[in-house]
Amino acid sequence: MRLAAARREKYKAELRGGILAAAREMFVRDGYEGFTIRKLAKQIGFSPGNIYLYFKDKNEIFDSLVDESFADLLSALPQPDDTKREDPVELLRRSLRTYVKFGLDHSNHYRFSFLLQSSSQPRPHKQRAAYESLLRKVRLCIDAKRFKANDADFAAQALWAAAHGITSLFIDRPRFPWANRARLIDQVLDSAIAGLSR
Amino acid sequence: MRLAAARREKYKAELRGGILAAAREMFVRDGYEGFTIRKLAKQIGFSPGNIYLYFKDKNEIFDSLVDESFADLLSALPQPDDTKREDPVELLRRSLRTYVKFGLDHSNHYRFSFLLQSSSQPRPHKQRAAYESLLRKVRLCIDAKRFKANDADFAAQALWAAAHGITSLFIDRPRFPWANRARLIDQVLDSAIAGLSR
Amino acid sequence: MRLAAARREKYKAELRGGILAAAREMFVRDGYEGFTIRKLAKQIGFSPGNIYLYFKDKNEIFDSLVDESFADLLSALPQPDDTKREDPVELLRRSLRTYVKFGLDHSNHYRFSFLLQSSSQPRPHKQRAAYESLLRKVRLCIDAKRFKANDADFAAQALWAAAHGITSLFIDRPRFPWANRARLIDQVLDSAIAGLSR
Amino acid sequence: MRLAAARREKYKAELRGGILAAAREMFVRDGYEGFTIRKLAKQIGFSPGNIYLYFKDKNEIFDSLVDESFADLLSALPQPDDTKREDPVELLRRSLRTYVKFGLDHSNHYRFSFLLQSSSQPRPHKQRAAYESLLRKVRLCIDAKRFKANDADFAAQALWAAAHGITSLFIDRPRFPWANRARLIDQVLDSAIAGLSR
DNA sequence: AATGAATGAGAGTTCATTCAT
DNA sequence: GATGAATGAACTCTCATTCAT
Repeated sequence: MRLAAARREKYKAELRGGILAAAREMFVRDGYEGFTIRKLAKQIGFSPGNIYLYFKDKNEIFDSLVDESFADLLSALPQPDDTKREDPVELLRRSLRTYVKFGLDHSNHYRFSFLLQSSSQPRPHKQRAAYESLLRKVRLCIDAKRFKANDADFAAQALWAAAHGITSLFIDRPRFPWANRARLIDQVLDSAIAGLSR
Repeated sequence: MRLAAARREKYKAELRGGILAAAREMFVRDGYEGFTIRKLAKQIGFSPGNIYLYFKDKNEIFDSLVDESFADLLSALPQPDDTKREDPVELLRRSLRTYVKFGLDHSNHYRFSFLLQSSSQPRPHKQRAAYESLLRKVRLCIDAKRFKANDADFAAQALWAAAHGITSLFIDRPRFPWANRARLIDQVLDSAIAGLSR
Repeated sequence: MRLAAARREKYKAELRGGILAAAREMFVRDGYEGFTIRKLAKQIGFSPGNIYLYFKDKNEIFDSLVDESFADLLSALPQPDDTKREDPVELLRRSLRTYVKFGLDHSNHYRFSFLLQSSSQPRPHKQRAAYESLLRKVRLCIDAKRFKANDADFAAQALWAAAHGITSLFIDRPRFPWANRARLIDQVLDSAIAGLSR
Repeated sequence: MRLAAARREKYKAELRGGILAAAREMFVRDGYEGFTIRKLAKQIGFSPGNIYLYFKDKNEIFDSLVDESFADLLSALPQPDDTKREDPVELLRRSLRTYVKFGLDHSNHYRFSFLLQSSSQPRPHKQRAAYESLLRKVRLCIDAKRFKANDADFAAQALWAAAHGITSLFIDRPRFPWANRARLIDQVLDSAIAGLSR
């Protein structure tokens, strides 16, 4: 009995995951409003009503995806604990590159985290965690006297702008004839860091 | 007859402009899907069917707004002709500031130009004109040996990333506790330029 | 132009009336929840959406019917002005008979007025007008020293109970083997009046 | 085996009773259409499908409740056997008061017996038993020459109308500013009886 | 005996679009 | 040129009911 229940739990969790995976594709392809429960159900071979056994409503699906994306982004970012021996500016550079790479490798995640707009309330508290992670690393640079300014928020926001700029352009305009992307990323991030350094 | 026809043409063009102005507000306020022809018609005191005398369908309205926005952006940007005496790097800096300022002052235009996603195909040829304008100014810097690299596209794209990053963050996250915005803009743009300069 | 507009107005009002008539049947047959916009539309040969050009939503249809029914009931009741020469007790008796007869002759109206329950808020202010009409006539009897009690509300409520009892039983149980209905009505109303008289 | 079977029967009957009790609450609170098998199952901690082991469908639940309510009403009414020494008119008065009191004290039962409308066919044979009980007591009055008329049905129906009128008004309009309810009941019932008496 | 996943039908409602007037 | 009635398709969501487990 226990076993059967556990197996069922697992099966259900897998289905939930499958639904979310399909939903992610469709949200990105069609936008928040263009996504419909019916298309989702058809896509995964369910009846529309069945979706509601797994999610309360359309918004809960969207929110689950946003949460998932932020969790993945956060866990991809280098943790400050790693840093003990590392030069703080290099840690920062590595973090920003990771951020951009994550965005490009998981563009759907990045869209959910920063680009897609739901009609429901935005969820700024999620973005804050990613921002805080950046902020901590900036503080290390300031503490090590490697940055000109003292204002960690100012510096973090300047860096975020650079990282977000290059990431979102690459994601939103995949057909634009970009120059070498890897070099561009380095150019943008390095310039932003250099502009803050002593 | 000719005269009457001309007057009618003019009247029609005015009406078209009025429809577009109202539509712009609504698209930005409600998003692409939240915008409805009925609400638009009500707003301007027309009957729903009447809209179709001026626009083929909802998408044509959207596309017209995108075109209009790009035209406005382009005409706001400093023309290369202005530049004869100006230091090319300063002209570039001024252009990028203008770009960002235009985005913030006319965030609806910027949204239509670079942020909103319609369900129709994107219209990359419009963006290209804005990019070309930037490219021309970058070439002036390269020709004047003020930039390290020779690759104008590479440099222009790095600068665009910086300018787009700060502009889009400000527009999309108006409630984020930004540090001093004017200084942030300068920091981001100046770093991007410095990173390219000899 | 004026003429065409007026004709259209009239046509629209007629359609509204037709919709209401069909809706009344269906509400009575199926109850509030059993009534559906779609069935209504099918019944009158419209598309479902078209109903919404005439009524905001299902509730507005229901409320319109309730209002209509109360208006009809009120206008059927004898007005106190009629009374100048009439014996007040006879006026009262005549009013109560009219009330019952109206209920039986227009049982759908009576259902909407007093029996059907909508899921929305009830509309007691409508019933109050009918009650007030009864109250005025009771006061005439009291003023003329024809009733034992002074409490007009008490007397009116006792009379209402009798009239409502016989009306609602006849309407709700049409197949019950009632004795002679006309005599029953008189028996019930006369007893209620006699029970209050000196 | 027999024993186990009997115990199981008993268990099943208890569960049935528990389901009905919860269902009664919900039918009265939410109306016939507002009642859903899912809410019922949740309320009693069962799975929706499980309900169908005890009841064929939603309608059978409703019908069972109606039956139950009529049985309770009937057993609350004074039995003719009680009467031997009592004045028949007083027995009748007592019965009618009991009827009204039962309705007010168990308004859910009364609703099921006489007010709620299911989408299924009504069940007139149940009402008949309550009516027969009244009829028997009326006959006693007629036999004792206490009533003017000979027609027991006629008299019983007039009395039922009065009793039903006051009961249903009190139940359906609990917020109406009724005069003293106990006195109103007596007034209505006494008048109805007096109107039949010699 | 009991579960709960699944379905198919249907609810109210809104929309872009068409077309007779 | 302009209207507004009308449509048909789509939407989210809920329900009674079934059935494999």
